[in-house]
Amino acid sequence: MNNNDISTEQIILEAAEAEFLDKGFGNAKMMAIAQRAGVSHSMLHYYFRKKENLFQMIFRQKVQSLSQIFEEIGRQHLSFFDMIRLVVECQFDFVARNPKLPLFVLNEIVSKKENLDLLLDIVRPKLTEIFERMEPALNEEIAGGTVRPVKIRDLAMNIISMNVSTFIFMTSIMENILPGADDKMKEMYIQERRESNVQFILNALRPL
Amino acid sequence: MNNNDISTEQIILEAAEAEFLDKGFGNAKMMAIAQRAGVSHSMLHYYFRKKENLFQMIFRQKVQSLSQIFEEIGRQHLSFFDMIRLVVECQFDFVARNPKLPLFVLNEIVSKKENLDLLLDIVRPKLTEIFERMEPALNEEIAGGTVRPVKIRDLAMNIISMNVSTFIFMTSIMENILPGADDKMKEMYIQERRESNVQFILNALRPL
DNA sequence: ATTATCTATAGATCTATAGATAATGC
DNA sequence: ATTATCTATAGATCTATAGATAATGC
Repeated sequence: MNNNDISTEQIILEAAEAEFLDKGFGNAKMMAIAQRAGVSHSMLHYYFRKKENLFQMIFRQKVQSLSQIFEEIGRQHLSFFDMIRLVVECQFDFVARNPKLPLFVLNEIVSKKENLDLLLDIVRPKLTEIFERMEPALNEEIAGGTVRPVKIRDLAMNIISMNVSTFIFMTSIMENILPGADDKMKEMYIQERRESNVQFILNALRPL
Repeated sequence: MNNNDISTEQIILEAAEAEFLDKGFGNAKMMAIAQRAGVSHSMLHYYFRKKENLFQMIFRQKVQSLSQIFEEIGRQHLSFFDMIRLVVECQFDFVARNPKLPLFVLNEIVSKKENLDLLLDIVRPKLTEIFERMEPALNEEIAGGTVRPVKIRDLAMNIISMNVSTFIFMTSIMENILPGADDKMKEMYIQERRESNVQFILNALRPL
């Protein structure tokens, strides 16, 4: 009953993850999580005491997984343009693997300040590191006339915007863009969209 | 007591709008709406019977106000590049005036298929009209070598993405981008961001 | 003896309605 | 006589806990 212990706790966490990502904190129900996990709802309180605690575990875990892509990007050493391409692609692929994550995180940081603070605590150091490396590289390209003058903050925001939106909108609108498409066609569209984003960003950076 | 009637109904609608935009359908509470409106909660049922009905009125109204900007854009007759600028700026200004609207609408269409259907019914005809006018113009520019080959769908999605994200992110992150900024500084940043979006889009369209 | 699980239920909250009361129009 | 408003409350749902029961480890 000791190893079974870990398993139940894990099953609950997975059920909670699914429920919270689908519904958000406020609309997620403890009973629904229990049902997804196939255990009595009192089990959730046995392991996690409060809904809040269960949520914190999921939210922190998701924010951490999000921060890992920045770490991954930070490790590479590439030319400026290859770096931009890598940033766009890495981010795009992450959102493709976690399509519900952006809207979930967004809603929770908007609705509760503590969640935003947690996110900033975890993400900011890694983001700062990338900025500190990319900003001089960007300014060098601008000085050399190979990149149009842009602020790195605007650039970062545009990259995130385009990649995230692809999936936020797509979830609801895919059936409308590609009516009756099967999974292979959807996958093809996603790949097209990925390269389109890369090209769009790179082109927007070209000097006049 | 006949004109007072209309007024109370209106006050409730305004309170409901604020509550729904802040919290979304599921997290909005009838009691909270009543409190915002300064009336007994039974008044909400007297005028609107169910929470669902009250929500529908607000949601439909918001989607309609959203669809109006497309109508507005559709009325203009301009050159291709001026049209792009107009689309970006109109959209940006609309979101600036209604900063909570995008996330609200997004959440409701994701969580309930009927809401998406309503949105599509109202927005699609107007969007189609713009597409039908813009697509030939775009293809002409591409054929003439004045615009890089892009699909109009990708372009539209990128414009929406960048404008919407500006405000979705900004609501939560402004304090972080401009720590301790007053309203005038925030307004300046928003205007900067507006022109930055226009330039980014136009530049991304330039031919190789 | 401890750990894991379930059933039952308390207590809070939320939507919706019933029924009383006051205010207006005929 | 109708319309607008309030109070009280039914009925549903949700979180959290208490207490019983079964299963494991010593």
